[in-house]
Amino acid sequence: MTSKESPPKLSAAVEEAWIAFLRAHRHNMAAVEAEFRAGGYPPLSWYDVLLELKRAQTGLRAVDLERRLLVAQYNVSRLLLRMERAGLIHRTADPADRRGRRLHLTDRGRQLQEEMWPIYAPVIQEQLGAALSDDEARQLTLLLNKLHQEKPC
Amino acid sequence: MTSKESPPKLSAAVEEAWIAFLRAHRHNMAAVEAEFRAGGYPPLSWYDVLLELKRAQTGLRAVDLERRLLVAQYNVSRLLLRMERAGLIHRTADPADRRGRRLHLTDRGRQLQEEMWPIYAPVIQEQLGAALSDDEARQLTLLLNKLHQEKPC
DNA sequence: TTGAAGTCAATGCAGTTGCATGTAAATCAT
DNA sequence: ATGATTTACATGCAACTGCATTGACTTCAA
Repeated sequence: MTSKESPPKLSAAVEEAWIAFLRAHRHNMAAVEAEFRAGGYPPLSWYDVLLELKRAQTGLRAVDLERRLLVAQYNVSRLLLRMERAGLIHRTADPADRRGRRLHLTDRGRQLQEEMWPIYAPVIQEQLGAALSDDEARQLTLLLNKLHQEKPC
Repeated sequence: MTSKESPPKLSAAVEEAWIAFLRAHRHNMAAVEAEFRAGGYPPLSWYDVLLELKRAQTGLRAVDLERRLLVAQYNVSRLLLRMERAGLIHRTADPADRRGRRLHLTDRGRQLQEEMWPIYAPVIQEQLGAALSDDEARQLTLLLNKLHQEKPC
């Protein structure tokens, strides 16, 4: 999938953007995870699942989460196991495809999502909203979304 | 450090930028790590250390890495342990501060960095360089760098 | 149909990260 | 100079991730 990797040949602008990107991400994630931990809440990965399940009324499958969250299959599998053990989700047999199971939020899961959002949102605001105008945020979205568009062959 | 987290109140633009940011990062990191693994090389975190040590001729301390790489102290500590075991770095007593040790690249460490860059650079180019013009890359850098500036109190 | 190929999910094992805490040395306040 | 605080680093333990493989089921082709 990757080209032949011989001459590095990166423009300084690209390299700097890459560095800025990595640093910004680490900084932001540290802030988010710290807030969740400080409040005694589980990590962001759990929240992501809770939110996806909440949004999709229809019972999602693990493979749907995998694609939406860009998380590896085995990590989804085990994350769901832990969340089921914690009473946040439950899984029901899928009549249409007996390989997989449908995922559902429990009341406790739904409640947790609702508790975590008021922790999460202010961090987003602090980290991103406070630093950028809405216009800049839109610019950022546009630039970032260019990064994973399908390229023409 | 965080405000009082009561009303979420995020603009749609900010929320979308946040999502785009997280997705772009997962996408990019998956590509980078996949390339390193495919070549039989260690993960990006190892490369980061190798590069920092190469750039800083003077023996860095673990705490310097912690700050430059935004990695937690205990992770730096254990990453260095693993890299030392792998023969990539060595640590010498610091005459000026006997709590810590100075870090140095071994020949093997330096060689590994030089081998990994030709894997890494093309991924950066693919993920970021191919999608953005230099001008856009500079815009992105500016926007991202706003995210972790010290804010005026 | 039916057997090959593909898809959905789980798991053993090793590597890595997070949390809490510990130890030693430096620094600071008095 | 000396006890309290801070700084640098390490580590036990639990949680999480990555890799490779497996099992179960579905789909596709002939």
